Amino acid sequence: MRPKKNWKGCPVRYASGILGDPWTLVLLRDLMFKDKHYFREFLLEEAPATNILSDRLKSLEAAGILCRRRDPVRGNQVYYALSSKGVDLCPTFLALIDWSARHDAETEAPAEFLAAYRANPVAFAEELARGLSANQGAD
Amino acid sequence: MRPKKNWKGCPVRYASGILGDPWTLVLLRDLMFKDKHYFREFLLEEAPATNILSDRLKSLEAAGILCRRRDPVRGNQVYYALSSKGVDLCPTFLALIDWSARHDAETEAPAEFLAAYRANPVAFAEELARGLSANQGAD
DNA sequence: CTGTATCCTTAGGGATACTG
DNA sequence: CAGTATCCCTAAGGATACAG
Repeated sequence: MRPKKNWKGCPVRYASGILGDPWTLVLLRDLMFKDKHYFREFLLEEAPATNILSDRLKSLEAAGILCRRRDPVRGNQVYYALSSKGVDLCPTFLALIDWSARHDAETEAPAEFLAAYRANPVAFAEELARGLSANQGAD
Repeated sequence: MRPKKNWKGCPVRYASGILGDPWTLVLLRDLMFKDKHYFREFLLEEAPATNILSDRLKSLEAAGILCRRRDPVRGNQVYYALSSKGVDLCPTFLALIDWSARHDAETEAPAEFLAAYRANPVAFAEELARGLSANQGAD
């Protein structure tokens, strides 16, 4: 079937309101691939100012992409993790990474990573998602 | 293989500089799914001001995502089309659309479209890409 | 038709000090 | 540690007029 053109409410509009922001993309990347979960961790590299970080975390939480909860062990720490809606963005980000690796010389992604993804994108995304979902429950 | 974490220069950074902008996403959507190719067409709906449109078109061309050339028939018209690098963004956008359709109630995407995509994402993306590449040569 | 050029205004970002 | 509050400032966007 050929993709349809000109359908009403083409969904990129919704996504553009959320993902159409550089810091948001970087944050999601950190959550998805760099195993970052704490406010201070997001500030380590490629970091926005604290107010900006705070704002983006709120937006992502409001959009249902992020879960925010207190660390049960250390009560004054807050733990951020992708919600299932956020985990569902894995295929999108993997496709984006694949694209970047192919077209941007500066980009460095491990060859095995790319090879495994390209061999079976769907299975690879599902495995990544499984790992992230398991992570949700951890402290 | 489990995806690696913390690799150097995680590629989302490159992409965020280009795609981390709402208007850019909307423009690419128009090129990819709405068959728009002329300046005036991009101004029809969900349109930025002309200077913004001009700026984004230039950025996308500079990034090698867009080809710009004079319409051979009507010389004063300019024809925009995705380059092969732009066409390569198909899998990313399809994944994004799939995600939006699943998580945003406002989003309306034809059921057959989604079903066909989900049945075989890779083949579907390739077919879409073929159609867009064919379009490149047309006037 | 395809853009520039200009003006204006505001939202948003960086830095930093400070609070629960 | 996890933010909020403030200040400052610039970059970016909308509107519109106009040029090639």
